[in-house]
Amino acid sequence: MNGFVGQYEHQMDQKGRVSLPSAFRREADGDRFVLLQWESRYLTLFPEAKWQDVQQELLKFRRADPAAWNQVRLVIGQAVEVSPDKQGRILVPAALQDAANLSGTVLLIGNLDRVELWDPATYGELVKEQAGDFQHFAHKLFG
Amino acid sequence: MNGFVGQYEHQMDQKGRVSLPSAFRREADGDRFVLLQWESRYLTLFPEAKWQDVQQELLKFRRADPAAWNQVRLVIGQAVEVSPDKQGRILVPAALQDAANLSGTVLLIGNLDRVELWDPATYGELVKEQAGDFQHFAHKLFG
DNA sequence: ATTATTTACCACTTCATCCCACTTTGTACC
DNA sequence: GGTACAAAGTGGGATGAAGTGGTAAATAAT
Repeated sequence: MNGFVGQYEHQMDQKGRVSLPSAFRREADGDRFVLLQWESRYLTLFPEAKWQDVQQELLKFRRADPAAWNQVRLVIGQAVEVSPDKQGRILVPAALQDAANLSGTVLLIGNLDRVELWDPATYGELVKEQAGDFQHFAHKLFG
Repeated sequence: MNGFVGQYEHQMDQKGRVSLPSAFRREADGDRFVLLQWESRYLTLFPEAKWQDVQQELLKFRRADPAAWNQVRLVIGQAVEVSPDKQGRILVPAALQDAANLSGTVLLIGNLDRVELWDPATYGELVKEQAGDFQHFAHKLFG
């Protein structure tokens, strides 16, 4: 497991189908994923194995705090289990398309243990915001 | 077991039958469920395996505290065991329909280890109440 | 015995999933 | 360097499953 790395721009068709890059399909051991939105600007695609961990965290969170129930409901209610079809595409429900402002070209970004789906324009703005101050940590991380 | 995720709006007919979404039927290993109300605004549908755990908790609770007996009686007395029919529908008893204010359109929400049945309007109000402060926890949960 | 209630079965419609075909790009081999 | 082959991505069409409504049969109650 080298993790998901790299980014790809693929077309989403009218049905909401997006090709999962073949590199990502090879990286995942299974063909079952969970797609959801937990931050407002993009969607996250978890491979099954990682999802198990997240699920445990959610259950723990829910047990610890009654107020957490509604938050879990809202996120999980918008989640879907997806599997690539024979052509390697996953189906993004209309509700999630709207939520992350996806249409036409979609940016698929590998992020180690998960894949993220971004609107290219939204991601472009993010990159500009986040210039600099990474060099600070870089030597610790890569050195 | 990826858990129950996603939400669906289905019609309940005059007999009180509601289609269990096929995704939920696939997720549950068996076709036996327990339906009950333990919070006032919605019904909870436990798959058999999870119900076993809940049952153990109830027994423990009852043993620990004589006053608990009545509370257990009230909840369990309204509970029913249900199985989807050939078309995948479960039957919601009239008493539970009234208790959760269900009629016509029913919102079925996956909540990891269980499924919840909500009146769409009731759920809508709930959602509006829950603004923000989830981001706080989100990174712990999904990170 | 008759009626009412519930459970199981049957039929229909719609929409989503699956399948097939095409295009394009990258690669390998000549 | 050119050509051919294979893999990856894109688009549309058909079939089957999922959801919904109704009818018949069986069980229970009066």
